[in-house]
Amino acid sequence: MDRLPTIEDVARAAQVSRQTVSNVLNTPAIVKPETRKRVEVAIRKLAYRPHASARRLRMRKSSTIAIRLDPMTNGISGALLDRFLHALTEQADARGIRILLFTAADPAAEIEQIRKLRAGADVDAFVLTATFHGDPRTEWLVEHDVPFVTFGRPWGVNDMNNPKHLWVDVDGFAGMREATLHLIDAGSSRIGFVGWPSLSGTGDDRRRGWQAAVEERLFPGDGDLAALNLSVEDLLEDARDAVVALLESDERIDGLVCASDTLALGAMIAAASVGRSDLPIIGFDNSPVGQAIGLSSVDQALDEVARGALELLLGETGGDLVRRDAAAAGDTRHRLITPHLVIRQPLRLLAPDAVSIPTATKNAVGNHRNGKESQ
Amino acid sequence: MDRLPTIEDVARAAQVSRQTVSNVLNTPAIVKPETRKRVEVAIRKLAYRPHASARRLRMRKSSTIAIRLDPMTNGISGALLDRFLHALTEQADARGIRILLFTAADPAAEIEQIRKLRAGADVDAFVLTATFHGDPRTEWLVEHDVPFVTFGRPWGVNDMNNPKHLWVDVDGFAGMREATLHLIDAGSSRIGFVGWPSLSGTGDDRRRGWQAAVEERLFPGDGDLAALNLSVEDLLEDARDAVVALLESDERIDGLVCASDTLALGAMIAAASVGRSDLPIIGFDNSPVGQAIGLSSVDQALDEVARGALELLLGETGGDLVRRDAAAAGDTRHRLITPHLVIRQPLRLLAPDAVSIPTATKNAVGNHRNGKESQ
DNA sequence: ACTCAGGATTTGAACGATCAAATTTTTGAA
DNA sequence: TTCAAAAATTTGATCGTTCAAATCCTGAGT
Repeated sequence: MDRLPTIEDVARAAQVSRQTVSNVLNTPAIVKPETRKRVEVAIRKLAYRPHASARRLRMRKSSTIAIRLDPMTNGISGALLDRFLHALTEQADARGIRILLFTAADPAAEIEQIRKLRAGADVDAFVLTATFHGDPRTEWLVEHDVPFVTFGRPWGVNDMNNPKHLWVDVDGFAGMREATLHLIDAGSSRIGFVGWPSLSGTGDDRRRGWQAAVEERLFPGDGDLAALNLSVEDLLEDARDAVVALLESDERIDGLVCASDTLALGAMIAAASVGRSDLPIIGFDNSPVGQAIGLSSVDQALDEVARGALELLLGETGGDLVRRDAAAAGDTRHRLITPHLVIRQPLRLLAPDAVSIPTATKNAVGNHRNGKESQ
Repeated sequence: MDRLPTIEDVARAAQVSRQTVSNVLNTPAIVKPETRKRVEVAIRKLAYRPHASARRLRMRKSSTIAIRLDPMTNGISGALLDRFLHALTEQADARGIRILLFTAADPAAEIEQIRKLRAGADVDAFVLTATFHGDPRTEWLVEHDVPFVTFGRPWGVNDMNNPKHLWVDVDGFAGMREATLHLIDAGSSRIGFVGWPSLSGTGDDRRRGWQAAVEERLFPGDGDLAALNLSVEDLLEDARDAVVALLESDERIDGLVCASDTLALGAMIAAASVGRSDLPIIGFDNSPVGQAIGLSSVDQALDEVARGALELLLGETGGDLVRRDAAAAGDTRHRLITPHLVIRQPLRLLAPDAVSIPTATKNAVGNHRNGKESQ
């Protein structure tokens, strides 16, 4: 046999009709156990699997979700999408859903790609990442009634309550607050925050988490919060320079929390270069680089994000049916995932007054492969 | 109209038959220009796109290539697959091919996944990454006559000439040799190599590149090569410790080339910690982290790798037909891509005897966004 | 005017599955 | 034993496209 076996081949082999074979596969309950057995044997013997395209054509759904592969590798946290993709693919596989990739240089191109994929009935739904304020993509999708979910909440006030806009996001506020509280519990009493210019909703959210923890436990004086609050682009150098300046201007600082691992790494370098290698620093993203270098960080729990996204799109039960009407999608239209703090023993970039690393220090260095989570 | 337009709708709108519309799309040459115009207008007006599943069913091919998303984020170079995936998706899109993802914990599970995808006629061909010696996957694929291409050459001698095994790889030898020659041209005369234990073909290949350059230009003495040749796991810490030891035991070392950016970063830290921040170091992979930190590195030219992979699978012309018989796939069964050295101004981890970074140094720090390639 | 080649277009069948309805078999109670 | 209801199975139609063959034009040659 030079072609793949069809349902007809199985039917012949099991002495039943097409439909019975189909039933064994889709609604086994309604077929007599005896015949079912026979069919199952035939299926195994022929190594039969239903032809995906044929099934999709008949069912009028593709059981495929598309996601855009971000063109920019966001510096150090670049692997974020990578890990999310992995989690998404795994979760989707468990539900019999496939993940399809596409690329686009800008939002307009992405919309065009979505239109094409959609018109070709290639995919049922889309997962969008890196949403931003006034995102034209979500607008278009809602307008054209295309099922989608975003990783990242809509920051516009209007969109927030649009029942057609499903979203999953990580609770940056909670994550940063936990990180800050951890430092306070460990003895820090003057903690700085390194974040981004307040254009991004994500950055502001994380900043507020730091601020909340500081206010509820450290009772900062007038102007303290402003003095401890840095805003720089997500670049290693910028963070390093800003943190060097901060540490030199304020000797009492005994802890730093950062809006990203990139910033945190910059901060580590800065701390080391002003002789403060001991300064506790916590980042955000739990990036591979952070892991390699022993950086404590807030982990985004991407598998939970992925699961949440699929649940919103497909329903809790995991059926392979995409629900068009948001009303059927369960109670909520969104998920806010609480991230978890991962504490690590930092790898000292260098001991300030030792030319080589003393054995004692060396042994104290934690292995990045068993960073344990707090709480 | 609540359903997507079909070819029949277009036919009606253009006053022609199904088949004529089909011809306009697939073999426009055989349809009279006048009618063609009319059909094209109708297509545009209805925003029609052929139903992908229907077409695939009829054509008996899926125009889809699957690739496994690697479960392990390989430390710092993790984004490698990420970038390859992006390049692959872009190249595939240009040829009307879709990229499908799947995951698997181990080779056996991967084979099972491939079997399923294949049996469901879901995909036409596979791209394999991270091949290794005696890889059971390639064996299985060859055995079952499934079209595939590997990113990574087959290291077994037998497989090397198997005409069914198409592969693309990066010429690690050439890359490492170029990096070493670059250091020599810049004045280095005693260059160490930091690589992996010689189990991996890839690592050995890169090591030989260093060795070749050193032998042809620096005429090393007896035992020199062995003394300058480090082998450690691909871990920051291991690399750091090994390099610290090397630098302390041999003061004359004035350059390092490394088999990965992870190792190179470890080496940078080591160099800084023994007061040799100035030591020129070149890595391999051109990872985002390396970019952020100003690490010179050998770039794998992943878009060329992706293009090569698709060319081998689909033929140069870019038609959307997967050729089963390797004989038709052109002259060669493989591509060896020459990587390019990217030189950057390193970000000083810290100036050994300055507690803060002097302005002069600061200005000399290169911006990672415009690293320029050599040659 | 008539034929014939050739191009242009249309029609019927198929791809492999599921749905809806029809048919056959089994069950259970009168 | 009989018959209706329920369960199990089968048959015909359909999803939207392309292939293969049939049909319809068009214009040149006699």
